[in-house]
Amino acid sequence: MNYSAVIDLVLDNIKKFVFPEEWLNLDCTLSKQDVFAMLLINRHGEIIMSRIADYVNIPMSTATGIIDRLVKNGYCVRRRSESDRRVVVISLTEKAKKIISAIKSVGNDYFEHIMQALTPEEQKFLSSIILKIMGILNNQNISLKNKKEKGPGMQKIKIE
Amino acid sequence: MNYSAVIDLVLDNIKKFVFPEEWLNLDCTLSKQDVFAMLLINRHGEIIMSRIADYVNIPMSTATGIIDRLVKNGYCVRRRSESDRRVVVISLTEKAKKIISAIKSVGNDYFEHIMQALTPEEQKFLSSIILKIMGILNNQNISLKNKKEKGPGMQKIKIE
DNA sequence: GACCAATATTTCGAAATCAGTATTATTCAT
DNA sequence: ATGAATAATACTGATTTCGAAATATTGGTC
Repeated sequence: MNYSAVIDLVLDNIKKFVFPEEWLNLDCTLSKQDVFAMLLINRHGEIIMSRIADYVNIPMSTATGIIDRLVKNGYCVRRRSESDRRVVVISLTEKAKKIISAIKSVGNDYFEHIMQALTPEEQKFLSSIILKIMGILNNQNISLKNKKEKGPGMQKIKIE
Repeated sequence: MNYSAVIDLVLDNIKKFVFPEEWLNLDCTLSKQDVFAMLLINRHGEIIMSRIADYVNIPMSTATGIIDRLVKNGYCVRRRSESDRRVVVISLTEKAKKIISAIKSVGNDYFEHIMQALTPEEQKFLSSIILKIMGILNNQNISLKNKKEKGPGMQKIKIE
């Protein structure tokens, strides 16, 4: 299997991939961005604005907008850090945690559905392959290109 | 490996996943949506508006906007189908084909980079696992949820 | 053929989203 | 104290998105 074949497969089946996410958003007024941000917050328990912007690779101002919306709709709360009062710490409300939990549950159903169809041997390989790929992406800093690494929390400000 | 672990892995490494796409867009004025639409058109050679909207799961009016942009920038052309003059057929220009080719080339580099790190056995398993998963997503119409399927998906439209 | 429902797409606002710049508040080093 | 650096928000104009209405075409029916 070559790369082209993979791309074609993905393109042909894109709807199947996207569907779960689509379905989840029907109930509530959450966009994909919102859901992703909530997953990120959930993953870290608490997280600061800069880190959100950094993870998702968006400007701080956009991150502010996303969190604004989530706060307005009661999905998360802002809190000033006590050690550094410039820092704003974001955390999820119970309401959001319930939704995340539901989302993960549906995702888990899909996951199980797929895993069950694989043989134990395939399951074992898949696990190790995924871990290996993650490792590659993490450690070997893609030698193909030099990514313009902007430091964590760096904000583009013209200095004259 | 359970679902939660996979989600966490993805969240922790999301930037690595997104990065290649980011890099590709630096050269030109193409958004992700644009690139995806072009890949879709490229995959089908020619494709009609409805199908684009359907694949990406966006309203037709949005699809119109995307194609407007692509046409304006010389990446694709509109053409009325002669068999059904309501239908608009989209195809790529040479300029777009060159870009798609470049994008695929970079993607292929990444792909090779990862594949090389896998053992032949792992490579073999990965291929079959991917195919199997695609098959599952395709055939077994997710029994988990009743997707509010508008219309039985495919609609036969003769093009010319 | 005339009429009408269905289909494919575009047009048209209104709302959202975004990225860049400026601003505010705070910290840190000297 | 002072100023540079940092974290976040406010503001702004430009772009994107999307639902509803409009346009054009087809196919069926009388």
